Amino acid sequence: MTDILAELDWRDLYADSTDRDALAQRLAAGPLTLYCGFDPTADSLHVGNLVPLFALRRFQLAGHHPIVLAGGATGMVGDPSGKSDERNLQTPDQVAHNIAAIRGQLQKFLDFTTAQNPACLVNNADWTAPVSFLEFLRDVGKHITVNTMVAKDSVRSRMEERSSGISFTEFSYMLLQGHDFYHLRKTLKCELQVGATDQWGNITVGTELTRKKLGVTVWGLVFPLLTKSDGSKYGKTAAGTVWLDAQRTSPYRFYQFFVNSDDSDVIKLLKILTFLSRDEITALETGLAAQPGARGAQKALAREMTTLVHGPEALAAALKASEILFGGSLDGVTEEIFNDVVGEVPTLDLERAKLDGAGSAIADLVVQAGLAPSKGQARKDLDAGGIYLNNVRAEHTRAVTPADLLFGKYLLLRKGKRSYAVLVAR
RNA sequence: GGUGGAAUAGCGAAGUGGCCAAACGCGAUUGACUGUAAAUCAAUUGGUCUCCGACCUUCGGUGGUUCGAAUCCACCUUCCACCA
Repeated sequence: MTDILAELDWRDLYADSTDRDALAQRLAAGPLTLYCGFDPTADSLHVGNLVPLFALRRFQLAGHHPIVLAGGATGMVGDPSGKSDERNLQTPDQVAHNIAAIRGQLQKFLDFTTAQNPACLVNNADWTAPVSFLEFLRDVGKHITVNTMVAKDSVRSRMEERSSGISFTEFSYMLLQGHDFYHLRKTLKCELQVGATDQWGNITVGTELTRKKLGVTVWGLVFPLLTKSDGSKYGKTAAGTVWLDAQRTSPYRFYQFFVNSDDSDVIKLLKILTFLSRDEITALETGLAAQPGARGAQKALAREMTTLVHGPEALAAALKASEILFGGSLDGVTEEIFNDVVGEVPTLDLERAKLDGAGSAIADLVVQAGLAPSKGQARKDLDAGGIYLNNVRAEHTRAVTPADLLFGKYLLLRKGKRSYAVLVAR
């Protein structure tokens, strides 16, 4: 069995844990069961969820039993950690729908079918919902003092924020999460909870509660919160969150998100998010230092991630789409691949009749496609050599005829390096 | 309430009767270079056209003076400063 703690250490995935020495001994003694919770706030996971998910996978590969806990109950309350405002409550239907959607995604990362140590998915609503409020106060609330609860950073920061405050509902969140840990220890012999550092407070409530109620030791282990080198939150782009669901974030954009990683972030991301070996990553790091322009590390990261999440075929399509959208030739492109491109850029209709006869002036089409605000501007861009038709630089005298249509209906227009538009003849 | 001053393009800021579609700076766009980065250099930056030229619409708003107004006059609007 691999030494999972050493593995986490070198991947910079270890931030803190309760009683590390004792945990190391326990891990060395044999497989244990561990869990990590996810709040079903949306019907898809996003890249920010990947760190704990991959950590669970690493534990599974090391022979341990991973449990994914979907926060059917806690998700209805809202975790105050890292949130400056009170959350909106979700309806039970929403939560159930989200959990069902997330289940499918989890199967890509964790093995739920292996005979040895299959992963399992539990929903804390199953054991939380039946408990009455009075029972909860007596069985859980009695063991935790408000003094310790108020001392948690997540709570204190919200209490200092006079304008918004914190509701009793969110204040109670940590008790629910603590109760989960206790419950999982009792029913599934779960001995370790992992999460990002912002979960530290919630996790220690669980270890404390379990010790007091069952008289046994359980551990908590947290990973560093994934941030970009500039300190901003990971997993967001100008266009929004990067989701794992192909409907929400296309494989192409998913791939591009990782290709665009900063040099200063990419090695860290490779360590945390991929299963590449230490040697492979070191090689990529050397390559990055020697030849930053080649962006080998970024591309390796993007390849790994896209393959893992969307599969090899989606990766191939994303690569081809990238090639086209960064000026590559359209030779040999199939309609299927081109359709991927169409999905990525603004698409507008064009009356087919306009191309008949002498054809249409390219400047008109540039305006119609929304790439220039006026015909005068379109002409200037053409004069500057900044307009491309089907990825070939266009002369400003050029007339566009039906012969230029790709697959009989598309025109791919580009202004400059990256502004694309597709016109669909109708 | 009083007295001065200001309002110009995406932003900042020149321009005080014709040579003004309006200097300059920033920003933005395009090109070269590059790594889908940064920096640098160049071009463009109200609109239309038959585009080396012409026309149209713009300098807070409305009217006026003039052959001609961003520029002068009147009124209005908004903002700033100082004084109460």
